[in-house]
Amino acid sequence: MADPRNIPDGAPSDFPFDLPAASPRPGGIAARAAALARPDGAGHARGVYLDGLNPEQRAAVEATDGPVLVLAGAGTGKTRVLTTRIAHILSLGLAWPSQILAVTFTNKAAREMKERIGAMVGEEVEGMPWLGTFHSIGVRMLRRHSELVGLKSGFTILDTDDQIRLLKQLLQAEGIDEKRWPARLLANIIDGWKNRGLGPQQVPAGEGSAFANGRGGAFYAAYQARLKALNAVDFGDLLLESIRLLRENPDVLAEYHRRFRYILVDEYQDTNVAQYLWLRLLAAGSRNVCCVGDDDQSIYGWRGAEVDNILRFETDFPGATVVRLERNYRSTGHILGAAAHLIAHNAGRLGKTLFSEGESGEKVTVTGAWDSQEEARAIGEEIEQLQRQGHALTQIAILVRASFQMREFEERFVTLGLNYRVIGGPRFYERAEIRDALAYLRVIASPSDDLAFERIVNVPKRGLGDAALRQIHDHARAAQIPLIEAARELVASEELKPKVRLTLRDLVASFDRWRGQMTSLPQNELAEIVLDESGYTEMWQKDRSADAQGRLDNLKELVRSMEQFENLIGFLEHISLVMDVEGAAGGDAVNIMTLHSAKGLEFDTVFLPGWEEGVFPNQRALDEQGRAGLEEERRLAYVGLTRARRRAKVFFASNRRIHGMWQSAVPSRFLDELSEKDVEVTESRGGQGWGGGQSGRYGYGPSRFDEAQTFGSSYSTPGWQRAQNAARSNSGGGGFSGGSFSDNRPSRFAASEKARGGRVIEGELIAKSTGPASRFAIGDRVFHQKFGYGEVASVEGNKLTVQFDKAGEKKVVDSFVDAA
DNA sequence: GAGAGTCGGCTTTTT
DNA sequence: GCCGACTCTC
Repeated sequence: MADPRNIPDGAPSDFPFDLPAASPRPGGIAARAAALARPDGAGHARGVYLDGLNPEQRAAVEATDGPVLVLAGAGTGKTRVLTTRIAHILSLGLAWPSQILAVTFTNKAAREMKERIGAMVGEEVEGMPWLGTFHSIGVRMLRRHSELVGLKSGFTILDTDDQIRLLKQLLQAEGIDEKRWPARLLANIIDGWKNRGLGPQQVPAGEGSAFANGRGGAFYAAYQARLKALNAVDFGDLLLESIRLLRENPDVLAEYHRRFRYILVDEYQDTNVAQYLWLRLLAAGSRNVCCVGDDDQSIYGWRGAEVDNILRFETDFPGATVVRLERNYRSTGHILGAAAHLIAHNAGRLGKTLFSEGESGEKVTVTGAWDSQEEARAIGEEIEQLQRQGHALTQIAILVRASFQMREFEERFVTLGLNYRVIGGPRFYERAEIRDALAYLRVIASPSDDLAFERIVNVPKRGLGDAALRQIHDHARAAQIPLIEAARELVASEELKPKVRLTLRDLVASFDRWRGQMTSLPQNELAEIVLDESGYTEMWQKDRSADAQGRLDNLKELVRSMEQFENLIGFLEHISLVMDVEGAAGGDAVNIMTLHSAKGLEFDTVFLPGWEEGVFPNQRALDEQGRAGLEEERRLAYVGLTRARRRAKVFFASNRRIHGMWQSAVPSRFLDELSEKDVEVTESRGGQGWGGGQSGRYGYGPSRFDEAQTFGSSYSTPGWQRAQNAARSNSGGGGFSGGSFSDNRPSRFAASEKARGGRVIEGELIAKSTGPASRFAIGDRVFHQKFGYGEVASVEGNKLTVQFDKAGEKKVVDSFVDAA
């Protein structure tokens, strides 16, 4: 092959793409990369970017021909390999920047990759138009060839919220009971099919009947038809329709084959079937596909990721080079040892053993606490101590399995006055006020966006309720026009009530006016005018609820963030794909986040609370996914441990409040899967030790919690507090101590019988004997205004469980019933 | 159409 | 125990 770059970008006949400025301008990325390769190039020796790579990394970078799988363990320099590989390809002149397809999962990863490549070869990275997320690249393809998949250019991208509202309408139209068959469930099922690359026609018959008595498949088809009618796609379609585009149009596929000389995929273990199919189609061209990933860090199976994709790579791409990166640059020896021992309990992995050349460092600590409050207290104290020793709070993270665990820490840190930052949670663009504001803008930008129109037609309340909306809907359906056009026609007619007619006339006129200003005003000024004139801002100003001010601030932030875009359309396109907003850096603060959102991050000190059966591994994962679920939970534990550079500190509590109920818990089996030589069992600094779990035996299974001790809601009564104080003061007797190592129970974290018995019984007795005594006793006949006559089945404080003659068993507060 | 009251659900999360 | 969705009433 001659110079592979002999098809210059922008050559009109060969590449019918609207190519960005990627031709070899003097300052372009390719020119800079090429300069790197020349001995005299800007002072760089040839291949200077290769310096400092270890032999495996270098092999992964230099294996440019054919399929390559890089198995990159945690902390082994995965991103560095990816970015260096791109720099290498560019500097050898193997491809232009626009001939490299580089895919990531998140916008954040794409951004980081751009920055790092930019730092390596020069600042200009716009030269890599095909570096992005699966979805953004899918959109790019679909926008170019929209007519080939039955869309008009300028189609809208619906997010989950829109998706569910659309499905709700479909279900309602068919008279489906939404209690039994929620739209959300259908959305999940459809997403599942799309994740697997299945269109409505390809859904296996049996599965299609899973929803609403055999109508799942039909609803899927109807939903897709609705999307087409709205000229819209959902996130799943971005891939599914791209696949269809490539499959049904060999000429288009051939063009992409010629274009993409090199394909790189990040986090390959997280790809789903659809992404895999898409990738295979594209990779069939050059066959130069390089996937980087770690099967041990696959934690997104529940949303369609197929670990199998990475496990099967060598079969899928015959002749693949496999490079293992096992040299860890992040964690100390003990942390790696503990993590490696844990993950070795998983079957079905490709098998890597991380090693480090650094020191072994501190052992991983395992600490038991009496309950989740004490767990938070102990962690708070350790953090304060680290802080006193001069450690930065930003280098400390608390990684939880589920977000309900966060609150305990937040409360504790507020009392301590310790700065913290919760990462994750509801994102900026998901907030109601932001979505409302965006809906206004969407209607302005594309009048046929019915979902957006519906969202704000009566927000703020302007008297256009259900009845009015139904009229508009009916007319729109009959005339086959968008809602806002239907509204316009109705206003011109005599159909509406006078008051409704006036309001609707004003609203339609407002939209016309705003649309007229779209070209003359910058989009942020327009947004401000729209929010003002529509009464939306005023609605929140009048609102006296606590978060109203926060919402107004968010709206301001939204308007401010619009400045940096070229126009309204550009802004809307951006936010439909990039639902995150640059996180405010904030000062020195402890990071609190879920294990899932911690993937890819690292901290000096990592606290891992809540290692209890049922919480972690999560009970539902076990119930629903069985062994596969357990293994994914274990990978999650592995991810958690390997986030730590110097200190990993695991905690478990014997009692935890879940859904408002106190439940005693068994220490997680994962604790016993940590290698003993790397672990140190410490006592909680709170001092009261822990009460232990049920049996200390490994009879794990779904029934484990059936006999779990549960306490009533009287936990905060003086009696309960006395019980806790009592527990605190006699920690010597029942507390956890190294002593339980010497008994020959299967688990070294199992409770001593003594500790367990004393605590639990005490708590139970006190909990039952306190609280406001009810006027009623078991067996009493009572009367309730709503439920009628019944018999008291149980009494918990002032709460009664009553077996009503007609209404069945209900829980009621005793002030609502009278003696019969 | 607003406000109060009731009921059910409740892992992880990106695009 | 808390939150959101829905219903009921005025």
